[in-house]
Amino acid sequence: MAQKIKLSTIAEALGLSTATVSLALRDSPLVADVTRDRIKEKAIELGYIYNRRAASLRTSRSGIIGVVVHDIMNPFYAEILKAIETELDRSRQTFILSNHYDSVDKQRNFIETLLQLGGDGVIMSPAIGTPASDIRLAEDNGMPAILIARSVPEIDVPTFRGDDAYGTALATNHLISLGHTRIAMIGGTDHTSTGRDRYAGYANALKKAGLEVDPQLRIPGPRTKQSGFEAAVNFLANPLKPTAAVCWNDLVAIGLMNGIARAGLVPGKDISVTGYDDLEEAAIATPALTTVWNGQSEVGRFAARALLDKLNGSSEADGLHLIKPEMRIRQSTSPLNPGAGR
Amino acid sequence: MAQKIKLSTIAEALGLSTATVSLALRDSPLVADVTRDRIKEKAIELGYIYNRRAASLRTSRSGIIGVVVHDIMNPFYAEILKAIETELDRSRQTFILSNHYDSVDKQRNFIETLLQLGGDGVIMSPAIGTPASDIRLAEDNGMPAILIARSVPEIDVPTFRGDDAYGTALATNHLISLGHTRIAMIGGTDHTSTGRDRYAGYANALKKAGLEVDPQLRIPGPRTKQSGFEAAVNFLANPLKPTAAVCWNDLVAIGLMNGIARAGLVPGKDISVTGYDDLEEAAIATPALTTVWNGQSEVGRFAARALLDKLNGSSEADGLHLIKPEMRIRQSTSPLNPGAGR
DNA sequence: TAAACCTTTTAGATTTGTTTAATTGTTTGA
DNA sequence: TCAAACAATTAAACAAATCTAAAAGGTTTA
Repeated sequence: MAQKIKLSTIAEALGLSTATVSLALRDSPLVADVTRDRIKEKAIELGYIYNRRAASLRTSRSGIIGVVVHDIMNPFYAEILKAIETELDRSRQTFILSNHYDSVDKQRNFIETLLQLGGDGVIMSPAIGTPASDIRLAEDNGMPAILIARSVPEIDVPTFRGDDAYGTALATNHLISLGHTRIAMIGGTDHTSTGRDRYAGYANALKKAGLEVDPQLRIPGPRTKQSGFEAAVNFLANPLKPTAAVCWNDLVAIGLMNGIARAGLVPGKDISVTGYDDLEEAAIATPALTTVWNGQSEVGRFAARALLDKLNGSSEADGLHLIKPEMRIRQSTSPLNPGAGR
Repeated sequence: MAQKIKLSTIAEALGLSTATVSLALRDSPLVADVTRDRIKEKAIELGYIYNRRAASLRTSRSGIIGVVVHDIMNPFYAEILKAIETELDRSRQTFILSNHYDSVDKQRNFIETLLQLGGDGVIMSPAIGTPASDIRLAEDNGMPAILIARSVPEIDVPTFRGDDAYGTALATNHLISLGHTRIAMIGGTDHTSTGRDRYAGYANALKKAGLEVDPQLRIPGPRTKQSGFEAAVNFLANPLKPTAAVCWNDLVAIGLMNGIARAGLVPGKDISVTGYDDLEEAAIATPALTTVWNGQSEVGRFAARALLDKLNGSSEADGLHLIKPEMRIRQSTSPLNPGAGR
């Protein structure tokens, strides 16, 4: 590399001061039009690269926004991220992405790094067990936080997620209306608000329909295809012989369907399966997956907007904002056929 | 936020100079042990946050590494990213991630942003049509670049990718050895080195086996499940009645198998299908997908190491490094059954 | 006792861009 | 005609750290 080109390089080349050059490049009305044009031309000619670190030292706006989620590989988060990216691209913010894999330490580490870099704000899907203090760490140091997908107790920052209890109730009612009575729930845990809400929605729907809620019908576990695939064995061996499954998400559902198919049964006919999220691939799975749309794109878009609003000092959107899920009925669910049991 | 805590805040509180505090926090041997301990204690007590922008202004190392790929949602890249992340986590680098969706403009934009932030280096899977000048922009401004998955003409920076010609030849030979003679190739384009290499590997394997290479057996297209799913229609309607398909990657293969199943045929029996990449889900697809392992984790790990080496001024690894793919045989391919045609 | 020699600490320059108050020259209004 | 207003530019302070050369303080040696 030849020589670092900086403001003063341009200033010297034109016989001006760095102040003028700085103002000109930022289109300040204080600089005469002719001068500004000369400066911009020279900047391009010399291949000038704006030094954001130096600038942000003075302005205390870095143009960096952090985003942490459990796992960006998970298509659920990927869809949210895409929405955030689309929204943020319009403002001139760069965004830094990280996984926390539900490690509170890794998450705090990210928050600290972001603070060191002077991050303007952070959007996070908090790791299981996130203490309120970690969110306050960000907020207290002037870096506003927005939560997505999960809440944190005692924390009242803007939070966007789907209405989970309502969503699983939708799925459960759909299966009940098809005549199913022994309905299992596959995947998820009780350690998150989401987990408790989804189970509550499922259990309440059963109760309202006068059906028994049997804890044996619950198979908790990770939220991956692999886990759904492995759950198939337990599911099929269950003494209560369930005929339908409400799955934690589409990944678990697709895994479960693969496992059912591997065992020689036909998912969607012998066993009805519902997913959750309505990922792109739900529609092209075999059979096409009946699922609950969870508003990922809305969550991402609203979260990004709420943050940008906060940075611009305008409106506040503190507290919880629930997005109403919607049912997407496809071929993985069908009426209970009393004869075709197993 | 109360009051920004900086080095001088700590220095004043202890009656020391900022120089001493700075040295102490970085564990310099120049500072007495007692002093260092007092300083570190005070720093924690006051909730001091290290300001990397100020520091990097002086040191010209920001601790930021950029990574741009086509699409982080794509599991192929996701696996590479995971390997990069694992490797980079050990050194204290933060990494900034971006998609370019094969837009050269978006990619250049990212490079420029990274330069503004003082990025230490960049790992990229270059967008289709990336001009050499964009790589040089980074290199000329002191930001070393590493290429993964694809090469850029005229550019000799360290480049890591699978040996694509060899890989598709493996898959094609596997199908030939099962007795297939009408083998289609699904997905991909001619606009990338990867595309040309994969087609060459497939075509050469056919030629060596004395089989004809019929351009009608090639169905190019995007590299997604959706695209594979849609290609099934064309594939099944092909007048040459192919009995097997070499797919661009696992996503296309799984999509194609879904499409075949939807049409009432049995993938893996009626039609043999091979994937490429050996993603996690290849093993749990139905039927389990025969595929070519493409060394994503190696690519990611090597790329990250090469960059860290370059930053530490040690060894150079310029030029192309090919990783040898390996065959993973599962249930989606089977011997040609002359009777069971369609 | 002074010189030499450590060890520890610090003053002050430096990094690059932003911002404010001041400067210089020009125009306008009374 | 002259003070006031205005436009364009700039000097200098500033942001928060790092770095270098030198000072300060203490101990050992001659």
